[in-house]
Amino acid sequence: MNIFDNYLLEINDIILSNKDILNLENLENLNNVNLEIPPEHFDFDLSTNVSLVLAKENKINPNSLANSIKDLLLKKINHFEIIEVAGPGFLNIKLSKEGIANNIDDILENRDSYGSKKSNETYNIEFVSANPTGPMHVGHCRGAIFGDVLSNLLSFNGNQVVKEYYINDYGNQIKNFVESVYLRIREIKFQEKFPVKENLYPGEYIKEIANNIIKNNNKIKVDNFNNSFEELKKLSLEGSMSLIKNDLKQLGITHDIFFSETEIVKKNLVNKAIKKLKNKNFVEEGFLDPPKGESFKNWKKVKRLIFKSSKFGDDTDRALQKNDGSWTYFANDVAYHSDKIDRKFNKLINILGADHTGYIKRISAAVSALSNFQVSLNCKVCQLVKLYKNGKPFKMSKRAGEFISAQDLLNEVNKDAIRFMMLSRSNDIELDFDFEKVKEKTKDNPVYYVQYAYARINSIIRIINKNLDDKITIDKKSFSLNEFEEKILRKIFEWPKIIESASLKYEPHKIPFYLYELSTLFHAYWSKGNENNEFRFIENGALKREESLAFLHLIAIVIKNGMNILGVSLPEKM
RNA sequence: GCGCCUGUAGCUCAACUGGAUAGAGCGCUUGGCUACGGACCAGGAGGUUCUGGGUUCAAAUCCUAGCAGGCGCACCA
Repeated sequence: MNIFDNYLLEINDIILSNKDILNLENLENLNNVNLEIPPEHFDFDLSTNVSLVLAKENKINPNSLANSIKDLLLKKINHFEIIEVAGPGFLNIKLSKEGIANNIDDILENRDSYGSKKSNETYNIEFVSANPTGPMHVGHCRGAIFGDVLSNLLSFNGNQVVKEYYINDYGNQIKNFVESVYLRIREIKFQEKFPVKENLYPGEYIKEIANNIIKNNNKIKVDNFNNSFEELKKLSLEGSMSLIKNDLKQLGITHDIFFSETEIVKKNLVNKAIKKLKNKNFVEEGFLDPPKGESFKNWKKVKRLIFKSSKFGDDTDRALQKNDGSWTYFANDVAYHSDKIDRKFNKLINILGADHTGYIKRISAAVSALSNFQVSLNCKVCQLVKLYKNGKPFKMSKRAGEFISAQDLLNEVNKDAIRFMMLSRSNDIELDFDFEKVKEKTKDNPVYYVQYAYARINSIIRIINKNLDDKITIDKKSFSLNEFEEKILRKIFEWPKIIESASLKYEPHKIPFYLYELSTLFHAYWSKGNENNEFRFIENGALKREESLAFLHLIAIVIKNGMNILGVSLPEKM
């Protein structure tokens, strides 16, 4: 259900079947034709560039073509009442009363699915994937919320979406992490001082994990690190993952699958994946050049397995083995993505932090190579979150053990405000996040502004003893709209467009912007009622006009659909 | 040195992915409430869309050469 798609289809059909009358020979660019909302000052419902597009390739004057098309459309589409040719050849269209009524009915009929566009892809979205060496920090929250909302958005359109978390529970960092827990346990048990050592994790949460391990495993031995490593690793990872999962839960985020890197190694998936690439001649033994830029003291020229990612647009080929012959992180990740491909997703999406930008080309290359370009991997990068408190910058430093955790944030700000705020910027730009501002309950804080609009609608519905779940229809003959309602209705017709472009480019930030604008129109309408009785919805506890009930429903439907996708709650009273 | 991202009003950002007179919020400024919920609204001022060149009916958007800022450039994860 999409007002634009429906009418555009009709327009295209009419053009096609009347190409002779219109003197058109070339119609190849018909799919470049679009139907949109015209700029506000034109006061029209729809606008199309059809004559501009077709005039060009047929080398005729766009204005005269526009006039011919105008006559044709007025004759053939009875929902189109007035059409005006404007500017270089745009067609601005006003819908008839019947046309408007039909579209309103469609929305009231479709409700929860209004705005969705049927699509049937299978998506795998990997997001968060924070290292399991400690709780989430604020930077992770952005990617976490982005991934969650993108998943909601794609599900809203009917796609199959699997949300996945890749646990990097392998390698040196985990060893250091487990050792840190080990030493904290010894500290607690034997009052040994926790050493100051470069690679250890000094954070307070390590003590928490250590304490929990002691509490639940009174037989655990900590005499020798190597001997107790495996058991301690398991327990420590459980400890840190439960911290992370708890953070995610409080942010309203769930994953369908937690995929362990250790499992990949254990199941020998790396060998399998590398063999696949070898068979295609994309892997060979060889030498890499030393890295440019900084100098690396540990770099050695050693013969090793190399993935020829430069054949797929990467800047250089990439190592699959370390000096000692063991697999690199990248090799494990190739295996992981090979597994995703085997699980038959046709679209893969990874949500990454800005510090992983340099990794995109090589992993995309791997997916292209493994799938013969059949599966697309799209990496969305979330730029940094810059924290402020009362205008003063807040610094994070995980190494020093003094980072602002997701928990710190959640202690001060509620989930709804965090989610809305984190999405109120395009993922491509840095986000300034001020603790104090997000706590404000004013229009400076857009989430309350939108919620407030919804609460106001509910207060009317309460007064007249109705329910937003009630099925309603409008009287197509008698209904009429005032200027405010016309404006709001056009905004509501725009909703499917927002969803379409947000899901096409994976840009969920369009939704908060849109909801804010819709709320603005509603608040303006409401305030007019305070000035002028004529514009009030109710009088003496009863509805003044039947159509205003439909109106309140329309707005509520769109706000609700939008906030559901954002995962932000909508209180009926505030 | 190389790659990715960004550059739009004093500040923070939009702009339906090539459309018409580039829009919001904050800030500044002038007004409006004892309420259908003021957690709100209306008006005003504010622009060489970083710079130069190109593509076309049409460029903030595409191409190209620069400039400025951010992130990254491993056999770490």
